[in-house]
Amino acid sequence: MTGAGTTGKRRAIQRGVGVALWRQIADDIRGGLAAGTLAGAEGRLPPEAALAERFGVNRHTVRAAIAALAHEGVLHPVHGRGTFARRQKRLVYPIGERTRFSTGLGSQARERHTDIFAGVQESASTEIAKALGLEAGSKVIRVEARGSADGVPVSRATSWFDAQRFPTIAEAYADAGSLSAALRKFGVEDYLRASTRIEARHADEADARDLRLSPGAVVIVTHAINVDMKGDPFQYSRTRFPADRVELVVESQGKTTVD
Amino acid sequence: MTGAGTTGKRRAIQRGVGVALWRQIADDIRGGLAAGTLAGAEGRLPPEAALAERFGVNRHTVRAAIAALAHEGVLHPVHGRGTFARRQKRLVYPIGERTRFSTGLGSQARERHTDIFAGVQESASTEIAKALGLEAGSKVIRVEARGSADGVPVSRATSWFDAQRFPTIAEAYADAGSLSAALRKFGVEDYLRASTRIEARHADEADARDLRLSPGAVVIVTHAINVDMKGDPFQYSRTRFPADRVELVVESQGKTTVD
DNA sequence: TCGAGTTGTATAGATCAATAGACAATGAAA
DNA sequence: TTTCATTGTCTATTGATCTATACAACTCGA
Repeated sequence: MTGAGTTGKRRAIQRGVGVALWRQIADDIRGGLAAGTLAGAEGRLPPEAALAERFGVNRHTVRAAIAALAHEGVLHPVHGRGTFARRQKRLVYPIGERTRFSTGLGSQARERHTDIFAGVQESASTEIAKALGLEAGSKVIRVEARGSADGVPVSRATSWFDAQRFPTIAEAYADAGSLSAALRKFGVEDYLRASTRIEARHADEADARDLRLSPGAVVIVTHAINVDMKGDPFQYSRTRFPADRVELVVESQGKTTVD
Repeated sequence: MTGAGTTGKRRAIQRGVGVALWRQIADDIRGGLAAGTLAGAEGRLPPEAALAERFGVNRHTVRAAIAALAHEGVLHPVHGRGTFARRQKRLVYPIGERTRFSTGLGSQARERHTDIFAGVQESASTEIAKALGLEAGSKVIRVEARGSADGVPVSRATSWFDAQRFPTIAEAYADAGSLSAALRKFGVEDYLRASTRIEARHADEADARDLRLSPGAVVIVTHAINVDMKGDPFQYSRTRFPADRVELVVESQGKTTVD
């Protein structure tokens, strides 16, 4: 490898595949930032002309890509100086028996918080009823939450709880700011993650809105069931993560993290 | 909504986002087939005119999407009769302490096999050396494998083994057809999955080639470490899954599936 | 102050993506 | 056979995307 030029192994952009070049370049730059292979320590991108040459396109095409990422909040170009990146590496989100939302992200971000949108009561769909071990049509409470790190959304969760057992879970969650604390008010001292189903897909309109993504981005979706210490499921949740800001790590205990 | 029409929750294609409408529609149809929400029991798609109306585009645009999927092998249109789908639902790939490649897919597919490409010896990168607990630059064996179900690729794995401990692992794997059997020849009677890191991204050119994907498709990538019963890591592997053919399920043992 | 390096703006032409409408060709059922 | 539903082909038009070239505006260090 001879210095500048190729810098990496990344994908070459492809013509005539139904994805505009500027979007492919935007996705590639975003990925490069997430992987940490682009942009120096000061977070400065190579100049537009260099990027244009690297990707084999006109400078205007690179500019269109940068404009999209700037609108997304990932880059911010400064007239006469250069284009700068906001965050660099992906957050690591651990998954295991002891998975907690609030912990785990630990010290990876400077600032981190969770917005909870008031829960609403609704009738359980068959899928949710089955996951929670309830009769189809039982009343459940749906709680919407969004996690952010350094002001950027990194997760968007929708959770369902049995309305009989946890009638005011949404308020308790919002007050306490943490699910574990809210659950203690209902006598759940501890709990385990029983199963997590993971899929990935393109961001749809809702994802683009909730996670501030541009369409074409990739989201990871997890479907999780938490059980109390008696083994009864009490929470079913679907969480969407932006794939270029977050990665998941599954730790089997007994080996690595013994806790 | 009366019967046919909307069928699902997905939809809403977006204009002016740098992704051609025909590609969004192609991705949506593929996803719909994977989720099983499109196409009736005989695997027949709604007619082009109906799809055009549903997506709010011209029939030619739908035709472009179908042409792409036909080229990909997902659909096959028949003059005068209709357009037919090949496979329907996603495979479920379990992940946990007892994760094995060969098992788990079980009876989900009619036919299933693994191609193993002869392993090559190479020097460990720092990442691989660290994962295997070796000195950087140690000799390791790289084994490439591809899993298929019903003739369609569903996984593409690259694994590394310590060359000292497993000098002929590639041949043993290829002969036995199963990793567990190959490992027994080297005295590894049993092993556990210690950790699995999961990320998702767009398919690159290599993915498109290896997994027969069209660009714009989504792949899930796992980075896994297997340890023997003494807790020593002996295998590091990266596996790529096409996200519309496979989903992952993490089962914490002790709760749901006990073995 | 000057010049090199950078991002911002403008204009024009070429190619791709999407629409519109019309009709041909095939398969299946009345 | 006739009719209908379906996929296949053709032509023309509009707008989005990409290229090419030029120059303006801004920052920073010599």
